[in-house]
Amino acid sequence: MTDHGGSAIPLTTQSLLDRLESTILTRTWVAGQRLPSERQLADDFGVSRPVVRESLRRLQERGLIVVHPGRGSFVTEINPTRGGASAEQLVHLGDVTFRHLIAARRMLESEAAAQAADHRTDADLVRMYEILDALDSVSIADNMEVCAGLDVAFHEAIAVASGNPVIQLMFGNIRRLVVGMVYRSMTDRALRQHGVPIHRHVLNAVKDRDATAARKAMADHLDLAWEQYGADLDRPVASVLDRRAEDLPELADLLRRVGRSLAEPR
Amino acid sequence: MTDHGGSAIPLTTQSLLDRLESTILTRTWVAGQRLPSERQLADDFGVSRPVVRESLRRLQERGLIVVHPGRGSFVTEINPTRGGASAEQLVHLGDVTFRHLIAARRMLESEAAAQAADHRTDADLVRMYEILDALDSVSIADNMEVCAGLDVAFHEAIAVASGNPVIQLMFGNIRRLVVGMVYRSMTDRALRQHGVPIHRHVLNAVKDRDATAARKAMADHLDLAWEQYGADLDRPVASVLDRRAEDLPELADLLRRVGRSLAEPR
DNA sequence: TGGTTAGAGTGGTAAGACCAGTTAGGAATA
DNA sequence: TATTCCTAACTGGTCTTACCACTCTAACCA
Repeated sequence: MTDHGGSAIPLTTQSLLDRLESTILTRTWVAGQRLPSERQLADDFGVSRPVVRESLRRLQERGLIVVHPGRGSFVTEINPTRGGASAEQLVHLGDVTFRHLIAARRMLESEAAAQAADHRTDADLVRMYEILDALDSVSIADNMEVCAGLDVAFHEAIAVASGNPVIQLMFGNIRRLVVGMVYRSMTDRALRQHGVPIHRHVLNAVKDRDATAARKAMADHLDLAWEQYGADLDRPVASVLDRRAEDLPELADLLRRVGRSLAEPR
Repeated sequence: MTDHGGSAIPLTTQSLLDRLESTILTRTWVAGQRLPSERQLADDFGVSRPVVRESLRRLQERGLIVVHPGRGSFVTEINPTRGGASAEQLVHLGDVTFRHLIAARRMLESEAAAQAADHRTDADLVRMYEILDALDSVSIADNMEVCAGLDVAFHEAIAVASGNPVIQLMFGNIRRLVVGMVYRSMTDRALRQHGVPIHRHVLNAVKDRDATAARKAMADHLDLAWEQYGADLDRPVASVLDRRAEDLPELADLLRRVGRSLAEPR
């Protein structure tokens, strides 16, 4: 009853947060259910109450729980359209398939490419060329992480070049899903050979300020994935979400050399 | 130097969070800048260190700061495409215009309508009819809040009916902006008279499982706004929302989260 | 029976202490 | 003088104890 997915004697604060979030996302604690009290959680996990409280604050901020003074903390229902939900939460629930993701990306990124053709600056253009040049110069077999990171960076650059903050926001909110999908695509020879060149088609259209061509090129790019994914189309995205390209120091270094620096205080 | 937008003698923990967030969102503290230490903040604001720490955890969760043990907390650069950014943050920065929002909504909701036509369930249909019937039965002059809420609810129902969690996620992430825009549209007689009936066109197409017609009807709906907004098209969403802050509770809530209506008591 | 109330439980806050990692400046060195 | 090294003063991370306001429940009394 009081077993929260793992026995006692844990360690850090981060692991506590992960445990609690996992317990909620796996529906071990269902919506509306009351969490154990802060004192009880502290006791169960062998940490102090302030640590528990800080973890609860983060869960609260993620929209996973609501806290009522004097009563307790309660699991909230995860509702994608009510705001606050993150892509990770949806993926963990297992409802997101590649079919869903590709359809959404096709919509979003085709529009982004079209708007980029209209609004791109010369600086946008330079950066995109640098990314694609870097992508050509790196062997996929040698360093798949870097390749995937550059691929995502190109799509991100398109979103930035659109000049539309709402488009950029939407891309940012599914960014981790895109990273996962790019990893999946990298392992597919046909997708690599035919997909990567289309990047150039998109970029050329953006350079020429041809919105129609840019939209079509980006749509082609994602239609290719649609055709090649086969049985994976209806597979949950969760299976490939683990990888996190942003955490790679080498990629961060490469991207910094490529242009804009990743805002790192130092 | 140590003046954080307000002198000492504050009050609750929520107000501390609001103050800190506001100080960051107004760029009083710029990206990369180091925040005062936890002990210093506790001293400045007259609260205890745990309160400061919990506030910092929430800022961290919102992606506004990064924390380095032994060094301090640092303001992060708000980057829409890097994930974690919220619509409120973007609006507060003043970069989002109705032109941006309408373009994004046209893209998103046209696709949502098309997918809804393909994937809607009978339950979806019932709910959408109920919403539109309720909308017809309520006088706009009497209760604008309810009307606006129902309007948003219809668009939300379309997103839900699409059956695509990624689409739903995107809608949820711009939901508050949609609410603001609907309020703006409610005050426009031409928009009301011609816009509301188009809801029926969308719903009929969804009912008939005609994806093409549904996409077009939704696009028409938003194109109408595009044509009618006039000079407001290139006005920041935040500024237009400001005017009606007093009489609209839900909007006031949005603005409060954004930190605008915080009448700074000395 | 029905209303009141006391107590236990909950989250909210405060204060003080210790730890581990970081940083900067002074002392010792070459 | 220039360099290296080390200490002391930070920083955030954690623990402990204590008290407050609020909520709920159950025993109590009228």
